[in-house]
Amino acid sequence: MLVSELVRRSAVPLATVKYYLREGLLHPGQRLSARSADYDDSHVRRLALLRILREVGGIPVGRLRALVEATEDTRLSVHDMFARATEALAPASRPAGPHHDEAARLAERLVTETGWSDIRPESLNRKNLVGVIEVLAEREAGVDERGLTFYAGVADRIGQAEIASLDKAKDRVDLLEDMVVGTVVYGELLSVLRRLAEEHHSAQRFRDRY
Amino acid sequence: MLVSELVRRSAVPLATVKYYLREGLLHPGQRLSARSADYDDSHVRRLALLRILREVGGIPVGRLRALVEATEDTRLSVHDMFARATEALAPASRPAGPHHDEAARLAERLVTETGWSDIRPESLNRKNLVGVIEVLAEREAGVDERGLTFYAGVADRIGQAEIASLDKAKDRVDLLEDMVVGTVVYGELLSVLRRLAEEHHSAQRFRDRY
DNA sequence: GCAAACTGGATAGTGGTACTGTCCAGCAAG
DNA sequence: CTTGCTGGACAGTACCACTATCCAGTTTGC
Repeated sequence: MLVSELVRRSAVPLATVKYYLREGLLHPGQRLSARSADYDDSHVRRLALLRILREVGGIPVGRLRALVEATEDTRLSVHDMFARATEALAPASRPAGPHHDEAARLAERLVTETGWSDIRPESLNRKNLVGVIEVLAEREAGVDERGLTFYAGVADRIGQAEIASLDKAKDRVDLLEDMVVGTVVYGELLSVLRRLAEEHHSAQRFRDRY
Repeated sequence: MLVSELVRRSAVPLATVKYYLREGLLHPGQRLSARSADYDDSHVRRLALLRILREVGGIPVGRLRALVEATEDTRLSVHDMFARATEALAPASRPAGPHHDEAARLAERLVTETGWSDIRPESLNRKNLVGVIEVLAEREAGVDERGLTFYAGVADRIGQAEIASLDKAKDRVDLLEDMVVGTVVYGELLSVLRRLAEEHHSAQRFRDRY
């Protein structure tokens, strides 16, 4: 199909398609001549994916490129590919502050206790964990370790269920796509549901208080 | 204290403090003369809060203002104040698409089933729930209702624990601050932990696959 | 056979957000 | 009485994600 068709089927504006092409988020189509190229279903699907990641996940274009590169590097094993993808979905880590060492110790202990033996030492998510715990440490001198354990337990159950739901039989690109969409849209689902739960329970608890 | 002192204690640049003052995120200090004003601890604390919400939560300045207004409207009951705060923390809702009605039905059923009787009908979070379910419906014709129920159950437990941990005895401003910081930083903690769990379990499951 | 529509590609412009910097006149302290 | 700092107004910057325009060269419909 030509661009016009791609634009029609994906409902993404031409200018945006061109932008994504320029940014390497979309392969150039198969050249038909100097002035036209052939795009296929993979482009339509990719575009749908990119729009979800941008609109629901708010993932910046630069990180989408990292994601695309992870998909395309066929030398990577599936779990290396996943690891790269998670990094791309995670926000940039914050600079270390005064409570860094304490936070790093707590994070380390939490990861070990929860049994997460397969997290790479250099994982960005690990750094981000330290960062968040640092913020907590700055506010409430003496971080509630039982609280951390509670969250880690819940997160573990969620992550396990999500990975288990991935269909092993698919090819690597489909697998990665399912994983990425899952992380992003179920992540958003979870936070919306969490806010709803907070709204409900705060009403229950504080209804009688002026 | 004078601005210079406020800047020193909060480590927020003067230009930014002035900007927040202009935007109504910070009250003007008590006037001492035409050219000086007195700021206090409440300004330092507010600044720390604003920085956390911006840097950890990425909440835009406009929504921070809505949050501040909720704190300051003393006519509001505590739970109305909370409801307003949650709205400010939630992202803007997406426009309705073709699967809107189906999604709305699913959302409605999910909220009822989970027992969230105290969610206001006009709650923004409710609209956002419909939006996320719509995205799911667009991708996978036939949304997995058991999956939704699983997430709602988990979210309910988290929300309940979070609200329960709020100390009823505090005054309304402190209460709101705890709630807001909790929502934002524990929200971030949860997503970091969830990504870590995914990283671990994906390694477990896909280690052997090239 | 030829004008209108469309193509890929290059490049410039837009709108939004969150600051950041500069300038000013007026106090206040040393 | 000068040096430094103040609140206030306002202009400027940096980044991001598009969006628009222009171009020269096809391709298509008549």
